[in-house]
Amino acid sequence: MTKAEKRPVLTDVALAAGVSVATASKALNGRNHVNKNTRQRVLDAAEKLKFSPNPFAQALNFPVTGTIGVLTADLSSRFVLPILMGVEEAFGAGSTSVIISDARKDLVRERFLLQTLIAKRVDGIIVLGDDANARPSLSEHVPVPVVYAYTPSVLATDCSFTPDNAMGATLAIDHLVARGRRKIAMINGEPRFEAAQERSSAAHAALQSHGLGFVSGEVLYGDWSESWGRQGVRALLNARLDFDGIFCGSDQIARGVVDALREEGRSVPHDVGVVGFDDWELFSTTSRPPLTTIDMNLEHMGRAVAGELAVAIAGVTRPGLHKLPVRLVPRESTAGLDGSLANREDAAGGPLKA
Amino acid sequence: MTKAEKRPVLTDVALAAGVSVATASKALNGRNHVNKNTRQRVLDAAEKLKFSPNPFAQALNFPVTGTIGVLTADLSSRFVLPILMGVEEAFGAGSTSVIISDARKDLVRERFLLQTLIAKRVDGIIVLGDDANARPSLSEHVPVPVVYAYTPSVLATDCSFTPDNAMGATLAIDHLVARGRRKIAMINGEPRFEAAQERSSAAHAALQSHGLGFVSGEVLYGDWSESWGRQGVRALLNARLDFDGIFCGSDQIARGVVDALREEGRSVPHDVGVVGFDDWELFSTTSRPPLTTIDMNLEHMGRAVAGELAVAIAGVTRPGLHKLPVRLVPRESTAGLDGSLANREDAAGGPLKA
DNA sequence: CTGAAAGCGCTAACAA
DNA sequence: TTGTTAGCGCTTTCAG
Repeated sequence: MTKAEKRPVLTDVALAAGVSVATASKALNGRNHVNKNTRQRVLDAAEKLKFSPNPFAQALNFPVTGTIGVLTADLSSRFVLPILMGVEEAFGAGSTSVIISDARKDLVRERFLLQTLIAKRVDGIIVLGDDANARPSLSEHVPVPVVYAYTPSVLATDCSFTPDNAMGATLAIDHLVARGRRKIAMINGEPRFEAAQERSSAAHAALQSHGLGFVSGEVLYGDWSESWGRQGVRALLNARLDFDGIFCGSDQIARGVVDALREEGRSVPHDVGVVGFDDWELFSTTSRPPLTTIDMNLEHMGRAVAGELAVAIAGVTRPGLHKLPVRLVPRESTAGLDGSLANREDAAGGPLKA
Repeated sequence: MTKAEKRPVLTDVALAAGVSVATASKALNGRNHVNKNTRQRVLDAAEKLKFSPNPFAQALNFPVTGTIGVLTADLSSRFVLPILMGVEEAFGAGSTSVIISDARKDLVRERFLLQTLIAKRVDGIIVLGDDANARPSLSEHVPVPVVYAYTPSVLATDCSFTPDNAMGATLAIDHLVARGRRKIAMINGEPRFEAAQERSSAAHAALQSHGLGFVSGEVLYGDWSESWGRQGVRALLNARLDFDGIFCGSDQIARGVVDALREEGRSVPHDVGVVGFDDWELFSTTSRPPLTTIDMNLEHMGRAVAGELAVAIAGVTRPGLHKLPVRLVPRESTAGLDGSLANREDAAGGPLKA
């Protein structure tokens, strides 16, 4: 690494262009009242010197600093990362810096990091959770706009974004029914998660709208694991239930489900159609067969949240819980008996991914 | 969110404490030559006003800015995230901000983001890759220290950190041999990855040191997928090879391997001991049985890299390729025939994780 | 259209 | 031990 020879400052540019710093500043910032030629001379000089303005000096003159903070509950979470990527994409390439701080599920640490972000004068904060259960608001303690992503704030006056779980469940059930399945069960994750509850109720409602109910009478709850997916299938089998479709609370569960079905000699999709949730490609595309599933569009959510924060920083707040649409990604686990994949209408506007 | 009422500045604190700004500054920064009582008065005032210094004003007076940039090749990579977490842990809680920019595997974008980071006056940059293949150096174009993580720079004069793949392979083979396996095969990933090559050669060397060789004569290469793991097992079986141990290039491959072995009626670990690589818990702990594997300690690498960058910023550069030790995590896939897990010596100092 | 001068919030000489 | 003063690099009145 080359030792930092002092960087050119505005004075150097002005000197090189033969104007005052004031004029140089105006020229560089596209202010009016600068002669076209003068401006060009300044621009050339800046170019030649590879001048770039010191953002700290600029920040000193403006109310906004050009940095935003992302406070994550758990950076390692499968849901956090895609959202972070969307945020980064929306901000990172521009003039806004994204500072990350990871609370590692520690509320004390979260408070501390929040204070640190504030001390660093971020213009706004994105609070990024890893489950759908509403969380305490932080906004009281914060002098800048806050937007909550994935995990909403309990306060309706805060601005939160979550995926539309109900829509996902409805899409899943409608898809199974459209594929001719009538005897449908649901193997869900942990009931203490609101996401699980929302998916259950919406699935139930969707079934009813088709004049159907769960073959098992009620939703099976377990944890979010493959292992539970396998157990769930065995439970259905042991109960001697006749079923031809299973909607799973997550792709991990779904993978366990298709593995168990295969091991028990049931063909997917021939005997049983399976729909997952999350479109976690690690599972959805490597499963045998690949999984039809619900894509929550998390990266898009990241961009939406970033946009909303930008708007909020500009002074326009749009409080409330914003549920973002999800889409169904059809794959082989619900293919028609002729092996055809689901048709376009099912895809809810999205292209096939795998 | 509460509208930002103007924040207190040093002048306010000074005023409240009845001293000059200079004294207030000294008191707050723990400089000498300040009366104990005076200092306390200032501290109290600052506390009461909830004063926190404007970091931009501070940065203007110092050569360092208190921000570092992390330039990732691909934020969504399984290897990048743990390292990033280590970096964040090392820096985030302190006074240094971590700005992330994700190049998304695009070299043009990488160059652009690099310029952006420089324009933002970061004190140093961590270049975070997602494979072990040496990459072009960026350091030429950068006026601040750069440390490369996971993916090393081609330049020996740069400072790079990678996991010690050879050590991992050696641990794996030694472990299999210690567990009584003598007929060992290796199912590796894509040969174009240096990580794959290093693991192969070290495994070969380790076998030789025990007077052994690969039962298959040579290493089997494929991609890094479960599906290839299954194929690899079938290839060994079709070749009617007698084997009792398999070292896999990744946990994903290993998972495919144990699945295929089970489906073919071979017991793991009874008939065949299997060792993976990566300790990607998503696979290593949910596999049936759970996988003995090599943990690359990526989060620790993140901390090490962060520390090294801090040192470099302070002016001490330690160029070269630093290979960080890895460790073996024993689980059931290589358990003794009595079901016992591997003993402590095998664990290379680390506790069991799952 | 251009430039001199003031000031953003803070730190550091230098006096007092 | 304290306060005065002069910047750090930039933007912005306000004269010229």
